[in-house]
Amino acid sequence: MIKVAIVDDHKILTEGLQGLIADSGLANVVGVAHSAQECRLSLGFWKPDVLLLDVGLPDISGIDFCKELKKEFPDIKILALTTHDEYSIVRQMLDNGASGYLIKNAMPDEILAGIEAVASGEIFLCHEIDLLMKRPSEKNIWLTERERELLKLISEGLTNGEIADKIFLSPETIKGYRKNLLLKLGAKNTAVLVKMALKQKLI
Amino acid sequence: MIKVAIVDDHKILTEGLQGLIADSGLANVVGVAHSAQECRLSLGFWKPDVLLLDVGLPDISGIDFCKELKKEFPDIKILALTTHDEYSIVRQMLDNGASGYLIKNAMPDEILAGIEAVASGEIFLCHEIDLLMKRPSEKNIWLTERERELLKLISEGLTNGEIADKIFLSPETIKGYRKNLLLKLGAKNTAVLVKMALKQKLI
DNA sequence: CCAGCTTACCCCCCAAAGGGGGTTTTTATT
DNA sequence: AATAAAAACCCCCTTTGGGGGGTAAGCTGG
Repeated sequence: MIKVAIVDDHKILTEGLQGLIADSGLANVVGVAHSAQECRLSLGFWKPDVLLLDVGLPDISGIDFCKELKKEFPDIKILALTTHDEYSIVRQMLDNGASGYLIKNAMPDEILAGIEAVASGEIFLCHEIDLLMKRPSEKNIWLTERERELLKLISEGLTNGEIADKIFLSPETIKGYRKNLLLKLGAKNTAVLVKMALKQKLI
Repeated sequence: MIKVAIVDDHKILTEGLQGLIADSGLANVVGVAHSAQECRLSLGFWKPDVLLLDVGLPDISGIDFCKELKKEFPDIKILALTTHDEYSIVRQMLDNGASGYLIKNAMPDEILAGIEAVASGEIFLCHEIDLLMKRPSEKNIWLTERERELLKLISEGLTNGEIADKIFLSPETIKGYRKNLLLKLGAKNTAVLVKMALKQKLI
């Protein structure tokens, strides 16, 4: 029997999930937490095989939390369960050690299939996400670390000069990055750049 | 017995909700839809007293859908059920005829309390949203129709001149609106303006 | 070892944004 | 009828952004 723990702040959803998993006979739920903090305190006792992890936790980002968990409990398979269907989020979760990714409007049996798959060491993506990740890469933009940093500062309203001061580079360099970001994302100007960054959750 | 219908694309959540409502003895679920379109087709048969409506539907915005439903079925009480806790969304839903507003991480008994309250004609806001709406208004920004329109065009990357051409106003007027938006939202520049607009779901 | 990417830097030039100051007219609301 | 708020308009001036060109060092993986 696979031991599953759930971390999600939506209480109705966790109840639904518990019922679903219990009824399946495939796994049993050894613990439920509604925040990252709550999870940290109990995970050692629960010792689950699979952790269903929401990306939109109230206290910290699920992306960071996934990294943290994998460092402390490398054996627990993390299965992301979220509403986000953006390339950037999925990629970051997988890079941070997640073994699978489900979107919340997936069919219930896909969730069970996911639990089974990651428990036996496979990587599991639900149908919709699988399609997303395989799509011609035009729409799936991936930025370097530096570019993401710059994009963040730009979206916070810093001018080229201010950014230059902050990260000790020449204003002309910042300008170069800015031009490159506009080009890479196909944005007409800063307004569109910021909009795309937020919509595609690049920052 | 109160008749409840549910419109939400998250299947696990709707299952959890059905169980919750059925077990309460307070109401029974007469129908479930996973999209606005599905809902339109069946609502006439279901004739619910209360409709639990998700704001983030896959086909159209719950805000618009709420308006549409209230026009066609003025007697059905609409109870918004969503993850969004932004002032602007709540206000728009209430303006469009919603009788209540619940966030998805509310306690299950708040959901039942909400159903009961709106069925008997009251306006119901869950605790967190109630606090939000009563907060000192500094943080709860409300824009006029025109301002929202301008904000949208700005975030689409149009320049003052382009906007002027589009809506047949002088570029100087557009400039005035832009300055006013920066002032009203306390934004330093367009980048921050767009970011705030998206974060607070003003557009 | 070398192609390709990232990071970093530089120039010119003009369009657009932003800060400051205003005015007038229409439309609700009391 | 009075007031307030929204909508529309105008000018001056400075800073910032964006288009167009580039160069070059340093790392990385086939």
